[in-house]
Amino acid sequence: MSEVVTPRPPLGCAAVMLGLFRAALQERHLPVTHQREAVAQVLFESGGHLSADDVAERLRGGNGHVGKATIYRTLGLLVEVGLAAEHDFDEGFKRYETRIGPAHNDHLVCTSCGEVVEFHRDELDSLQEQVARDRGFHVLTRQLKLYGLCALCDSESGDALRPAI
Amino acid sequence: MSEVVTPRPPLGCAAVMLGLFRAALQERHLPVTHQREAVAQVLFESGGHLSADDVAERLRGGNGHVGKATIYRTLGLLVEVGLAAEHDFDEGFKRYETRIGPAHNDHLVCTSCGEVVEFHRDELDSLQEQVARDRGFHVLTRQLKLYGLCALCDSESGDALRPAI
DNA sequence: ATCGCTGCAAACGGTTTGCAGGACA
DNA sequence: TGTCCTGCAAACCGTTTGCAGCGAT
Repeated sequence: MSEVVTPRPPLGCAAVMLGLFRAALQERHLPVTHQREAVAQVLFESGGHLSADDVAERLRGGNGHVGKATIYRTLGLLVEVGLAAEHDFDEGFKRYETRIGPAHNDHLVCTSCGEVVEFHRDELDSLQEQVARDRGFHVLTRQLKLYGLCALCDSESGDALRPAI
Repeated sequence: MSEVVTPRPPLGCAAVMLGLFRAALQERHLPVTHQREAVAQVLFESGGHLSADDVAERLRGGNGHVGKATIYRTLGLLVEVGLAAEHDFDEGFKRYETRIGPAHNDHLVCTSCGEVVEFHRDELDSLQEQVARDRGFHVLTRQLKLYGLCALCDSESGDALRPAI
């Protein structure tokens, strides 16, 4: 059985990712600006699934101000160079996460508290291949979302009458 | 191996679904209006994944005019009573499909021509249960999307040099 | 010095909402 | 007859874009 890929990037990872971002920019002859570094750093240090507003809010608290347009532009840039992934959890807006190595496509989403947990099962990969072969489909990427209640919200909602004996 | 659930509802199905919709409205003491019937009929007869605009367009051609607000309200109503399902294929808008029996959650989406095909594999259900059990998650619904190229678009994009011998 | 970025604000597009008038039960 | 719907248009909200000025290389 496979295990969580990266619930949280290891310590020091943010710095490494920032370096990769700078390199990617230089490789494309794009300026390495303070704003781009600030946005990338916030995302890399969070280790979670941030919305553009989340990024804006975290920037307001300390690291200086960055316009929302620039935040969107930088997040798009991060996705483009492969250092971030975009997710849509049906909340009416997109979320972004640091992307390390292969894509993280499979998520558990708590519809009560909004928690998002990644998971991976090798069976899914082979299942995907089988379906693609059967249908003559050339699969490029996948998104699997299991919506429901996390253990905490589930116990809060239903177990009020059933204290753990 | 499991097979497609409903690539297209059987003939006469639209009429049955319309009856179910009328019954659901009456049960809730909600008026059965021409507009609601028109929107529901368009969706039921299409058998596909329609956007609100698609519905509006098909209504313009023949069945009389229905305001966009009413279309959105009726589609929401259909979802609420369980006769339609809402899908988001990352196109910037939602699509709706007739829902018969258990939910259709697993789709192949062609990013070139937009074709959407449903599929179902029993293995996915058991896999979902396993993940939920492992994580203490109470899964309520799931969405699996395999994005890529359908057989036709795939052959058009890459096989220009390899004619079928 | 040059090119491209940044910030602001306005535009955009799908969806929702407020309200006056009309239709179902 | 009363309640709820309908249509229009405006509001909404996340995201994108145009443009004048600034900053990185």
